[in-house]
Amino acid sequence: MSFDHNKIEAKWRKKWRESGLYKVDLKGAKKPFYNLMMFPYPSAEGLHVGNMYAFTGADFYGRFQAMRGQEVFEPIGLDGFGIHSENYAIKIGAHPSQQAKVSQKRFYDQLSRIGNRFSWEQRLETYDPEYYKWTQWLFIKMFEKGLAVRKKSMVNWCPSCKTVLADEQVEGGVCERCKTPTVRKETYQWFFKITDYADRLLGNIDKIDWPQKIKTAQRNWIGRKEGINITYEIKGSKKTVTCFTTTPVNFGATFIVIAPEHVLVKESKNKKIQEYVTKALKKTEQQRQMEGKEKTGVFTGLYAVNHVTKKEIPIWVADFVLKDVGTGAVQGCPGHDLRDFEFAKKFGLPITRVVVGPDGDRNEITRKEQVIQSGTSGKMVNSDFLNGMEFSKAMQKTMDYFEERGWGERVISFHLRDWLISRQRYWGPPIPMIFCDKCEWQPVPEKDLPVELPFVKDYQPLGEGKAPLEKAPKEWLEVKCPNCGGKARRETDVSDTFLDSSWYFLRYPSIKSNKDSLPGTGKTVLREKLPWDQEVTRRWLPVNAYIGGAEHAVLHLLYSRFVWMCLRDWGYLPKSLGDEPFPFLYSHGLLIKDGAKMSKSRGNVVIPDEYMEKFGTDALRMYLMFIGPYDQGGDFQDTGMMGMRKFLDRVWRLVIAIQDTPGVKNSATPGVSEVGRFRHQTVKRVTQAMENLRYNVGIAALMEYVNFLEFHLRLLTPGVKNSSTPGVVVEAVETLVLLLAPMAPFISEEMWQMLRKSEARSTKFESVHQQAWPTFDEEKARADKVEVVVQVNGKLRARLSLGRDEAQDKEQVFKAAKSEAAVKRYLENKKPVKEIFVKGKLVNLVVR
RNA sequence: GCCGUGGUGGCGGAACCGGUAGACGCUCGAGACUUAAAAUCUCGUGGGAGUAUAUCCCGUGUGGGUUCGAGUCCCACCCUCGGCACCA
Repeated sequence: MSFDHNKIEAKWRKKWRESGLYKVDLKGAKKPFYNLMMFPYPSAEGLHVGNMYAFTGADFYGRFQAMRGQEVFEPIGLDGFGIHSENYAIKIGAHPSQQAKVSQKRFYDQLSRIGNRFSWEQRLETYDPEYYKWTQWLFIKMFEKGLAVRKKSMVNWCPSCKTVLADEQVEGGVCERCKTPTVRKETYQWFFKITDYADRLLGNIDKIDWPQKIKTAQRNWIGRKEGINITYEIKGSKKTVTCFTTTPVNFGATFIVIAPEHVLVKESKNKKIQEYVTKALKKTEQQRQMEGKEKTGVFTGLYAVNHVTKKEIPIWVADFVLKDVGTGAVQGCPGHDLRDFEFAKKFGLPITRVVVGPDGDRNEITRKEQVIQSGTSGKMVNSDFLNGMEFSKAMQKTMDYFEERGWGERVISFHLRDWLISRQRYWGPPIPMIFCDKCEWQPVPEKDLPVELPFVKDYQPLGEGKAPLEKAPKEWLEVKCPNCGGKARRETDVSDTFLDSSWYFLRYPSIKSNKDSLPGTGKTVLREKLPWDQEVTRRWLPVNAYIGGAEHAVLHLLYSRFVWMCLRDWGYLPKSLGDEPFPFLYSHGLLIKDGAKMSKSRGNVVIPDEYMEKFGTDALRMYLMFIGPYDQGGDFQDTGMMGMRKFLDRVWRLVIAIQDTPGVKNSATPGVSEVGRFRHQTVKRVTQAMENLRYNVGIAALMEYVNFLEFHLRLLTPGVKNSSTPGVVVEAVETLVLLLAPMAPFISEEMWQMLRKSEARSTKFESVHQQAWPTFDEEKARADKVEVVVQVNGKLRARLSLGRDEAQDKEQVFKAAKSEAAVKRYLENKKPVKEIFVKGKLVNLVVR
């Protein structure tokens, strides 16, 4: 006997929608719980099972919270404005604005079937002008506060995407999206000065409840380092060169290396140097890294003077020194840095030892194995005032020494760089800036927002740093200067996709809260000057639970934190909301297929639709969460899913059975019994599992419970002695349905209504999802009889079944233990040495 | 290289504070029901010795250690996955 999941799902989907079950009172909620999941970027095949995995886990949590009395707001939307969606449109030869409509429909159709308690009233799409109007507003605020700046800088350029990229979007020298090696390019671009917030972004990490993994990734990315900038005078010149360092190895510094982009190099007229620099700059980042093992470089002909050794040291140019790290110049200490060592070896530069490592080697350094690098313990040598000091402790003294003499100053260096916002692409929000020859860059006045993206038929990226919007109609491009009214021109770059998603969670609760329709026009007007309603925001933010993938560890999650801090500092968000948008973040693992990551190229992408059709959405949801711990992901297999469907069938039969069994119905004599105890135990286990998002163990607990109830119900037939009353069984099955409700929302609703109907309690629709989560009593969950384990010398020899109180009594337990035949055997001719007793659990007899 | 995960049967995975390793599920095997199949139900399923549901030995990546007792704690190492990376 089975159930017709398609029929049941359709029925309840309709009923829930009609009754407004998942509507939330955004303005009046007393116990608001903002349950947020990272929104997807829609593409080709629509929703794949990986998306569903993420959403299902988040929904288990949301539904659980709802049954615990929280008013849960679980919104959904689409992040479809950006390179990803544009590239897909190019691939299939469509226009992104058209493709967006197609993808949107497909995605929302699928999303409405996965059983999540979405608040459909508040959905948003980042390409909706109503939304990106405010993305542009955010840009303008950044500009007004001096955090959006246009500056000439060496940036990453993707030759395939034909746009510049933020550092976070380049992974190992290749473009995050298309995997093309990126090159360095010096151009004018818009940046957000996220570095101004580096200290806070780093410091707050200690205060948030996030996975260790993500916190570490952010810490590393921000990369705070304390060190000193040492300024060297250049011999025979008024110029200087400043090197950043974090290690106390100045006595071993025998040369200086500057990056190819360094100012000193630009000024050089030397042909050989210029040749080298030109070649170095043309390399892709990947080439530069790959060739890194083989050092290259050119001597500049210049010398600096080492402050402490007083020796003249040569200045070289080499591409292993990066312009953006520290000052773009380093003091080379070949004895204690592997890169410097390789460089010195290749070009015959002197090597001095200033640290003796744990191996005690004091000889001249000639092999790379002898190079003692920072992080290793060691003692300073050949270093005058530092001699004998521990390597790791000598830096403070070195910095004091240099600062006292005016040779350098302490600095804090960050790995984090400013967020490059502009993209030379089409599908994104136009950057709302206007350039006037007289007044320079002026923001578009707020009343003129949004700057709508004009239709450009031939929207493909142009390359050469030119944006497709250069081809926009003249009426769009040429505007009056907002300041002087003179001739001016719009910015043609659009903003980064990650700007769209950096604030979307602020918008959700306020959709439909702060706008009214203009009668007859269908257009909306905003009542407020902000993208959100302050009252609603105060009620719903920060986000209570944010659930998503770990791939956004240093992208979206860092940008969002930054934007939140800015908005709060400027007073657009109430101070009382705290310094962080996501105090609790949970990152789920990756769902794989046949041991490999799902990807189009492998052809192993699983589309959930057919599984929902065949086994039911409930079975798929539960199977996904049963595969393994939610934070670790798992391998998707068809056989396991069949097992889950069978489990639901068994639950179904159980509900049918208690209605058919005589004497079970309408009896309500609750009492302590084996069934009652098991019920309390199960509620406890499932509750704890749900609280900690340990869904796989929660489901396992339910399975055990069902096994037990089936067994028990079989005993509950006339003439067979049993330990419980029928009423207890009814209660036990009702509890089962309640515990199952967040996991399998459709079938649980169907079963709940069956149980209610049979009891004729109410004619009004009361969803199972509105019921209170069952509670448990620690005392009632405890068993009467406990098993006490008997060990001899730590090895298990016997098990005793004792009464609860009896097992607490040391004397009684030992008496029982020693009379066990299996134990006696080991005590003969042996001398007892020690007796260990763990109350109610275990004894250990130590003999010799 | 650095940082962070994780390593448990044929497989996915359980195991609270150091106290019964392998819950739950899949797979597989045997049986019941059936004309038959499917479905369902029952039993078994870490390895080894053993006629045995007797009993014993070995078992949580490897090698040491702490402890009456270690999957769990400590030290060293190996491997997987993820992040960062010529970061000065």
